Amino acid sequence: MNKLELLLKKVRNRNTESRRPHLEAASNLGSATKGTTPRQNDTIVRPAQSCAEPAAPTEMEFTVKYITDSEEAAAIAETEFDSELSIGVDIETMKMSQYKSHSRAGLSPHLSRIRLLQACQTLDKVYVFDIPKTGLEPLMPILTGPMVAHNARFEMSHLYHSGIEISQIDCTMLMYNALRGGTINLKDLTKQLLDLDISKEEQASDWSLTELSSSQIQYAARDAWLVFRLYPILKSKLEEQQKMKVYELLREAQFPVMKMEYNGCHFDASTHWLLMDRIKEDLEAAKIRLKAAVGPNVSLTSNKQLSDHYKKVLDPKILKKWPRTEKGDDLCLDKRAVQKFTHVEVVEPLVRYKRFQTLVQNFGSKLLSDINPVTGRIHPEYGLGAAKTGRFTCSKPNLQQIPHEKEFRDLFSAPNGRKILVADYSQIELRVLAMLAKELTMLEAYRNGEDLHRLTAASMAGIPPDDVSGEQRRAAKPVNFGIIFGMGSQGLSNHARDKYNVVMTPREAKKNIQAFFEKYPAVEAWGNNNKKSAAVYRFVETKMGRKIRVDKPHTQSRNYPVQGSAGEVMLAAIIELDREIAASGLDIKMVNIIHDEIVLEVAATDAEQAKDLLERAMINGMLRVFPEAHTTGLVEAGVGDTWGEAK
DNA sequence: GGCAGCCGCGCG
DNA sequence: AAAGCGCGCGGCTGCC
Repeated sequence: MNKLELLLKKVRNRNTESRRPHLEAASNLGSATKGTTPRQNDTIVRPAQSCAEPAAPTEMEFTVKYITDSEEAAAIAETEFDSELSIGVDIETMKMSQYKSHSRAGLSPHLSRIRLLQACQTLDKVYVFDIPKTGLEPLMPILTGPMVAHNARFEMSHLYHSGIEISQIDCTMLMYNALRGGTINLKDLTKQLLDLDISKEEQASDWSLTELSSSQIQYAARDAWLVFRLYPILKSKLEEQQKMKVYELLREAQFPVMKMEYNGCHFDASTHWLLMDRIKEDLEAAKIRLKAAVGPNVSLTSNKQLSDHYKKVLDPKILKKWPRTEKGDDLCLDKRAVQKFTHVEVVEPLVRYKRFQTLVQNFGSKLLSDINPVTGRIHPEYGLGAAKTGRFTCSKPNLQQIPHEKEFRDLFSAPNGRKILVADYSQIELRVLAMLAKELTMLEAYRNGEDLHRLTAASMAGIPPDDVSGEQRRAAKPVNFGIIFGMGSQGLSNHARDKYNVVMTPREAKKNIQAFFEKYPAVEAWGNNNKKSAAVYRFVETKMGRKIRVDKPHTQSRNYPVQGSAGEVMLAAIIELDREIAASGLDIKMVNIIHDEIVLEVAATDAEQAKDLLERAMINGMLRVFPEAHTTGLVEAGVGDTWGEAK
């Protein structure tokens, strides 16, 4: 036993006596009763006295120890923390001066420096380390032990940038997500669980000041204290409500997701310029034609003005048939409505104009502005489990909505000497539906590696699967997917036309839905059962036990379990993938996740091995969530120099 | 000038 | 009789 272990043991004994966090805090999370009324003096925050003797911990009362000396930091890190008890951690970052005005300064690790690291393991005391002065090395005893933070991926990424890999850390935001879905900030979580009102005013203050104010230091300390206080409350709720499996998926996914954000996507900016020049020419031409049609006084980007204009000039017979917007009585000018009236001369130019306008607006210079000045790459933010169903979200920019056109996806290319590797799950939602509903005919088809669209087409047409034509198979796709959404006949008819270019009258759609349910009766029974139960309990559950609130029982009770469970498969896949990458020693970086698709950037020489590894990881991800899954034809992978090529 | 709701559209 | 799921984001519009 070395010196450090001895010291830790000593501290541990001391800590176990009387310094356990108290767990009696009032909470309305998961409680059947309404929240209690706020007490009068909850908001009192006493100023910290750095040398006061700790009193019995009460609401938000703790001392703050601010450390600027590296030897003192090392001594504290070694002696004052128990390596077996989770430490509440938080960091404050400062903008690097040369990127001060960049919108991501202070947030992106590449544009920031860690200023403070706060650590709390007893309710009476918080340590605040001034990192530029102490360095991070003295804090290794803290950083190698169990930690918890709010939105811990932030801490993870900045420490990673400083050369410290923290692959496991608890996150109070994700704990909340596993219980209730969505995201929550520390202020709201504190209000919900502790019924305390806190101010986040100092969050955006200048953390690069040589002398930080006592208010800044107090603020920083408080967040670590809160996290330490919230953690045991959330943990017991997760255990009580049996949400650990969902939470563990989220927790384990943090490290791979953080690295994906940190790596970013390579982006071919010069090709982007050429592409946009071309599209802008098309847009200008379309603009001239539309202007000629509607006159110079109508703003082409204003649907309100276009609607008013068309109302004035169009034949009343046409106007009567024209669909209206949801609220208000404007003409609906979405793609479907406009395409219905392309035979009208003044309407026709609108289709092309809208398309080019969208491309320029959403995928033009905006995309260039998202290139990180340090890495030259695009680093979006992913919301882990952030969609209501538990799927990923992606923002700043949203790389999950890049247009399909190859020319756009080709912009996401591999740097020299590297390759892009793409794999997606084939029909994952249909497979998940089959397993959740235990629909034996569907499961049998997947077991035999059969084509489910063909099978559905056969029962729709009342013929043997071998006789199904390409046309008939195409018509079956929207039926299969429509079922997942709980579509009605009108909806299916529209969907078939818009997304698959398939003509299906509502009457035919109705027949097709009936044929589907005759062929796969367990799906119908499962759907009805979900609807009934959701109408009573107002929630549904995914395979791993995520509970999701349902507002519209007919559609959502069918769709949420499917979409949510498929999301869990993706989480399991990236966890497995990260493990296998580490074990293989290959040069593989994850660069994008699009719901059922993973994009990697790999060393060219590793591409073929990486492809096998990726397929294996995705299959194992599926098996972690659905051990009973049939995996024939489950994953389709490809290699190329760009995202567009690899697909 | 900031904010929220609406509309519309890209993706799965 | 009704019943198309989940996102992020941009421009417009009306309101404070």
